[in-house]
Amino acid sequence: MVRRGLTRADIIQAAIAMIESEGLHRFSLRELANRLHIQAASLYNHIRNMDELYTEIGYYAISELKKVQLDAIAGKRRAEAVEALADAYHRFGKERPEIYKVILSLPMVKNDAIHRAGFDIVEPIMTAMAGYHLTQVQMEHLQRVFRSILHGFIAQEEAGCFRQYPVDVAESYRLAVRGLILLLENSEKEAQA
Amino acid sequence: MVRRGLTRADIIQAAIAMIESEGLHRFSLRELANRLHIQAASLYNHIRNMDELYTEIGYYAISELKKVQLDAIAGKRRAEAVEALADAYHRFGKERPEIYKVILSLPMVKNDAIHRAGFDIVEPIMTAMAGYHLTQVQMEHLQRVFRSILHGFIAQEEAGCFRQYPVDVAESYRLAVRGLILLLENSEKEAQA
DNA sequence: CTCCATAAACGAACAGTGTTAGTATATCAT
DNA sequence: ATGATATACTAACACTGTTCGTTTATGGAG
Repeated sequence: MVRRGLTRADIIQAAIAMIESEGLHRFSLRELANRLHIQAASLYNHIRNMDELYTEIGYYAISELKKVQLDAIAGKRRAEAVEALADAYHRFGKERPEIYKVILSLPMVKNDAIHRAGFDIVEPIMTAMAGYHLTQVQMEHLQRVFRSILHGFIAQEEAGCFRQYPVDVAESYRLAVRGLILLLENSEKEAQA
Repeated sequence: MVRRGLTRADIIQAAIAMIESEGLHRFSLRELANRLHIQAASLYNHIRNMDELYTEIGYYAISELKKVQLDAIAGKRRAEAVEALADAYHRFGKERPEIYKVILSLPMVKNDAIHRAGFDIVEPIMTAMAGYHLTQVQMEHLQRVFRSILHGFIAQEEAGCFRQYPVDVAESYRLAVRGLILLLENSEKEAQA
């Protein structure tokens, strides 16, 4: 019954480490407690329940994703910025698949909590589009299209849904991003008309 | 100990009904067994395990989705076919969200089993694109872009990720589909060059 | 320096999950 | 009528998240 001096942050950090190394589907509070040399029940002194912990991990994941996106588009404009953003997003999804999955399954858990973090997802995209001459409403729509393409592609690639044909997946992605850029340019023309 | 005369098909059908009415996250073998007036263990006389049942439900879901897509594009070509397909896909996702979720989470469960069904997902899309003058390789790439947009949009809408701005979601979707059509036309020009 | 409130640990238990093993029996074909 | 098979059962196991009541180490106040 030794005091371990664990903090809430320690637990969240350990949970993230466990998810990244063992995979999201193998995560459990008991195993997390084991790693911290603690009983599962003791976790509840620091967190309300699993959903709360999950949401906390989601915040971390979103802030990490935001970081790499903002880094990627720094100093870039228009098509170059869009490509850099898409690239960073794709890299994040491939390099940290388990953490990315947390983002995906997050909204189901807590729709309200995610609303705040939602703008962290939107912000890099809005910044990347800033170089185009678009209205605010156009950007609000296009932001959704942007996210749909990036997320949709990565989710299916990660799930192994692109194995019907042997053609290069990276090239498919470039094509998807090109579609996005075409749409941005097209919308720009409409805005000027 | 009365013989109920249940078949494998009965169980799959009951599982689908339960998922559609109660939601995927509330599905459990015990509750399924209750509805069939059977003990949970008895289910194992008909199915190997839960994953197998899940995969079976996935096959059903994919065939249903394929059906509405093929119906939608019948007699249509090019942009009209693409829009009809996107519409049918979107409607399916909204009208049968729980069944659609099964498709989403299916590949994680069994990558091999889904490979066969994968072509059922691809087929309507390839058919819709048939009116464009594209090479086989182009279509194989574009098919991925197609799926990414449709899936990405619906997944995020369903998860409530589009609530940052009040702009009409249906219009965002039309914009996404327009991007797709732009890309198809653009690819067509490149193929002719 | 002592005392006490609080925070952080514990063990035990509960209800739920999927799953397996062994057993009984109703039904169907011989 | 008999025997094999398919279908049901009960009981149990190893997990899951979670709650309860209890203990105890620690930090701050008197």
